[in-house]
Amino acid sequence: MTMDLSTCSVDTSLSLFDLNINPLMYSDRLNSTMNGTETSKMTVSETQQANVLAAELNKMVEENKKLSEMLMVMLQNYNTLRNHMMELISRNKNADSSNSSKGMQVATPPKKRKLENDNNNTTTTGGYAESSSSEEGYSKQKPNTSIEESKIKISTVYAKADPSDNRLVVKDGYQWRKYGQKVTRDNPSPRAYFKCSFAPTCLVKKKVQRSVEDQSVLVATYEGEHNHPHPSQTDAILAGSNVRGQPNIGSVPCLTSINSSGPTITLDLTQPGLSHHQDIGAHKSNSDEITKSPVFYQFLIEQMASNLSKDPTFKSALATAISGRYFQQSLGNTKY
DNA sequence: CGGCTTTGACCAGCGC
DNA sequence: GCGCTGGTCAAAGCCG
Repeated sequence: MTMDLSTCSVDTSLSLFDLNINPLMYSDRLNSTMNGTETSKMTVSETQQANVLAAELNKMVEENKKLSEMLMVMLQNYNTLRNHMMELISRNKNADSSNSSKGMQVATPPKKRKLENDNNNTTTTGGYAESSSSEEGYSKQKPNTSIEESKIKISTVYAKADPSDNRLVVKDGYQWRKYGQKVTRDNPSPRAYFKCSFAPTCLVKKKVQRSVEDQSVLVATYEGEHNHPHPSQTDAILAGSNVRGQPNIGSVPCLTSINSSGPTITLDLTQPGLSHHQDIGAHKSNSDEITKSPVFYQFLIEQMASNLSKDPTFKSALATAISGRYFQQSLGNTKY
């Protein structure tokens, strides 16, 4: 929780230098074209073409500006959510400390065998939350467990669900097979038990139960670590790309859309996958570390590339730029 | 027909 | 040892 996304130097600006295009080259050519220094060599159609190029260049600059603005808005939203999350965490900590200091155990019955959903490292992300209990947290539950067992990763995910929807389903992109359901003592709503069915060797389990406080919130507890890539990644690999439907790289939930004002990248913090940090990396327990991870950067880059590649204006601009580059080279060759 | 869900039965851990 | 509880198994049913 030490790193702010806003401090991340993710430069999303599409520099023409990055495209190996020298803007001066264009401006020089355009200026000389306008000044008529090359008019003797250029036909009317070439002048029109230059105008089109200039217009497209301006369009690209505008879209670049829009993208930067959208990113800024996204960062602002993220900061707002993060502040809200920190507030909730501090509230929880205060509540826990006050309860423990007073010796209150109203919500936790003394007979409880296992300390489930130990909300120690709980984080919330705008109506969506996760927690991750560390290895020692799990070893507390089973003091005599082996070292191997004590390394089982436990993470808890809170997902907003439709109260009218009785299914205990938390969509995280993985394939789960339900193998049991049980009504527990401390919660009137049943708890569903799931096993990862994507890979037979994957021993990851998931427990889903409605929150006692808020029935509209599903609490999913993940045990273990997937030993296979995310199904969507596999799909993308099999398909050769990630272009079908809404691209979902890894499990980082991201809805992408291209509207009239340009491509929009929307980090959907309400989707389960983001909090399921097992997917994102080495079990980071908060979104700060997620954003710190190289996977996140890779995801951002791939999303941008994906959106840009879908944008016809970008394609045409890129094609124009490349052809312009060749044109420039061919001019240089003819000069020497 | 294969995969998934449902659900009652069974097992193991824990406290008394 | 007994009862309580959480977790798992497996047969039956459902569904595309």
